[in-house]
Amino acid sequence: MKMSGGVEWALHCCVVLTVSHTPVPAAKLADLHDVSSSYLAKQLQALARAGLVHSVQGKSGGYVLTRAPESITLLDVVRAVDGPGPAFVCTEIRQRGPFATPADACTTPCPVSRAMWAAEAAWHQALAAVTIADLARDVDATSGPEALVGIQAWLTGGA
Amino acid sequence: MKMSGGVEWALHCCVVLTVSHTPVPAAKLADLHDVSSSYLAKQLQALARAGLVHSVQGKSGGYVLTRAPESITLLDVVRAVDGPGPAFVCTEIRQRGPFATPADACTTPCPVSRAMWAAEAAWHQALAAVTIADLARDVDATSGPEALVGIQAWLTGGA
DNA sequence: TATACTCGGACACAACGAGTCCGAGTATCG
DNA sequence: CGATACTCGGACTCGTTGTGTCCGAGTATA
Repeated sequence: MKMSGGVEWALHCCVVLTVSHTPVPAAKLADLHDVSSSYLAKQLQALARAGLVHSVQGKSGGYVLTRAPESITLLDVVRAVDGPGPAFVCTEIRQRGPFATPADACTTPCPVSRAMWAAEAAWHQALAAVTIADLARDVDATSGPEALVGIQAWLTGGA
Repeated sequence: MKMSGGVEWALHCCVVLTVSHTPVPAAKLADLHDVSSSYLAKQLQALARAGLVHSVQGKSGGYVLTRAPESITLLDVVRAVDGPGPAFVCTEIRQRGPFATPADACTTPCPVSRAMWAAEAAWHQALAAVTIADLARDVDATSGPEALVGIQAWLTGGA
């Protein structure tokens, strides 16, 4: 049970993008977090594919959030970067072996998959309850408001 | 985000083990589910390491549940087979780059990891709320009580 | 005491994630 | 209007983790 490490990068990038209404290139985000720009590009591409950020090309291009930070949940980012598929996959083990239950009797998922999916639903619900705006607010509260405005100045200004 | 496929096997095995108070060899469990006995052995070893099942060697050996099914939660099985580590790992990205927050200011986890851990806690809580006994009860309700007693007879009797 | 059956850990193989690279496309500047 | 420089996008390679298998150590049985 291991989540893609790129999720952390993507979340931090989304928080940073809240302070800039102009496109921010991937290289700048990579420098800001001191991570590989080539690999970070992959995560940003995933966000773009999911429609969370909009990518503009050209000389002053980069990435911008498509929606308001209040309407982007952590679940959106996680599913975009880490894949939308469920963590637990039921292989219908009950339909195999000498005591296999006939296929026509399997109208409902088996009890184990029901329980696992319920737990996963709780996880999803907790993720969907938090938005990028909430995270930005928390950063302001813990690191002080000067942190994000400093980043904003560094993003818009030169290197 | 992908969970080890062996978790499903382990859960089904635990449910089956509730009907037998005598050791059941791994080969029999593998035949019952029509899966590789060699690989299933690995999952059962993980359960044994975690103290959920007790392994007895010798001619009439096998695996038995160590505790009552009511006191074995799904979380126990998942953590035993899939690993106890958290799915989201915080690499302290905030301490890197030009705007790195000083290490002595990082007494509390960063907002992103807090949110991710909260979601993971919800997932754990949902898993801990369900026990193996609950699953066995559900199987009785859906597949009828004759299913488990038939399996019990097959387990205790010859092949 | 010999035996047959069990678990346990050590050993290959495959798939996914991590990380890197170069080409296509566009806004800028001369 | 054209050349340029900067951007994203996808294709490629490598390492790690999970998947699957095998044989040896140990014990209750006959």
